[in-house]
Amino acid sequence: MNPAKPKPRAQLDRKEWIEAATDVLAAQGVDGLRVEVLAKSFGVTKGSFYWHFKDRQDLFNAVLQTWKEGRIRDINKQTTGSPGKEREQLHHVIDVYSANRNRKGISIELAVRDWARRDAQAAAVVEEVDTCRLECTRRLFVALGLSEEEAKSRSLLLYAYVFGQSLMAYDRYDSKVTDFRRWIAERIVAD
Amino acid sequence: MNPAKPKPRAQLDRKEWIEAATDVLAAQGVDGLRVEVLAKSFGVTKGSFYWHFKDRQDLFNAVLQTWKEGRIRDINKQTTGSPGKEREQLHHVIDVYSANRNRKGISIELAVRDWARRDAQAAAVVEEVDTCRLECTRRLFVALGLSEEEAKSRSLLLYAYVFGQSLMAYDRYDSKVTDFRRWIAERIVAD
DNA sequence: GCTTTTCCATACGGTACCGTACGCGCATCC
DNA sequence: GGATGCGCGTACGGTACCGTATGGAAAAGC
Repeated sequence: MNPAKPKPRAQLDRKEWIEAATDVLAAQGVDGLRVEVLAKSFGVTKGSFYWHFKDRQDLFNAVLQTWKEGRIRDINKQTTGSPGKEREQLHHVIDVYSANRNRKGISIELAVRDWARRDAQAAAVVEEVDTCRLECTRRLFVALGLSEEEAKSRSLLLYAYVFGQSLMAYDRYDSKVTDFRRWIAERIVAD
Repeated sequence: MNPAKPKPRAQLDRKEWIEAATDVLAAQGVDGLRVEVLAKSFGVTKGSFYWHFKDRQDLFNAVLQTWKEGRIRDINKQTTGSPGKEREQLHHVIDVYSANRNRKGISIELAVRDWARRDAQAAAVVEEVDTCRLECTRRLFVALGLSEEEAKSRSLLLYAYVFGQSLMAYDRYDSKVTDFRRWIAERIVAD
């Protein structure tokens, strides 16, 4: 009836394939990304897949591009346009990737980075995203009065800590992990 | 002639399979660890593999155990028995996993951690190793006069930074990356 | 010197994929 | 209301694996 509303779920388009593929990537890694399996999860056959994509690599590229654009959009949104709130923004960047929050985003992040260790395309995308993020936080630190050098050093520390923390298993290390994380965030941002 | 010296390389034993498997793990991840491929790299068939191992999972367990024992031995060696040299030892722990040094060790570390995200066995091993390492550095920080809380916080920061740094792509971020790393190490260890 | 054990090759059935060729229903457009 | 293209199913050949069964040569034991 409403021509603006597409049929409930009659057809698949590229976007849905990419979203589902990203979920699988997060859960199983690149090697788990199989077109026949993905198709089965939609209840269709791979005949559909090869209509929307040239081949498996085509899907890979699409997933990488989509991820890249999303990350760059996010980091820009989180770090611009709020003069005077630089410290809060830095803390927010850290919090977003803290364990138990944004589980899915973290999984995707780690899966892409592991992918990048063996694939040049993925490595190039990760490098772009890293460069962009480091530049964003560098600006925030500079706005707080730090030197260029220290701003860059702290940006590196911030992101290395954030990613590293999400691949460690320390839940049983101590019950006061939350306090430790607060202390660490202060050590990175403050002074 | 020398009966103590085993024949040059006539036979394979479990240890050699495990070593080769660890190399493949580092280079390709768990999913790249295929018994037929591994056998071919030795110039033998999988008939040999299934003599030394029950199945693929048996090899996985052996690789994990070997890795665990090696890491625990290393960290203990690096952090004990040198009173007065705690600061040097902490810096050494950071340096060992700094990029461009110990490339292979880093690759194994990352591969095992990615593995641990999807496999309970691997996750348990990583947790053991992490607990041990965090405990070792905690002792060093305490020996330097820090409180229990701060020692634990800094240990977390240290290892999260070390691992996180090795999965970032920032070589083109700035030519003075070495200086940044030095600054960061100081920020983690000193004060 | 004959047996036993060690270590590996060969051969096989089975599964899980990739990519292609082709066919078919259904909507759309003239 | 026939032609056209879209979205998917079916079917096929091919590859890369896993695990097992069995055989065989060469060394070790007695």
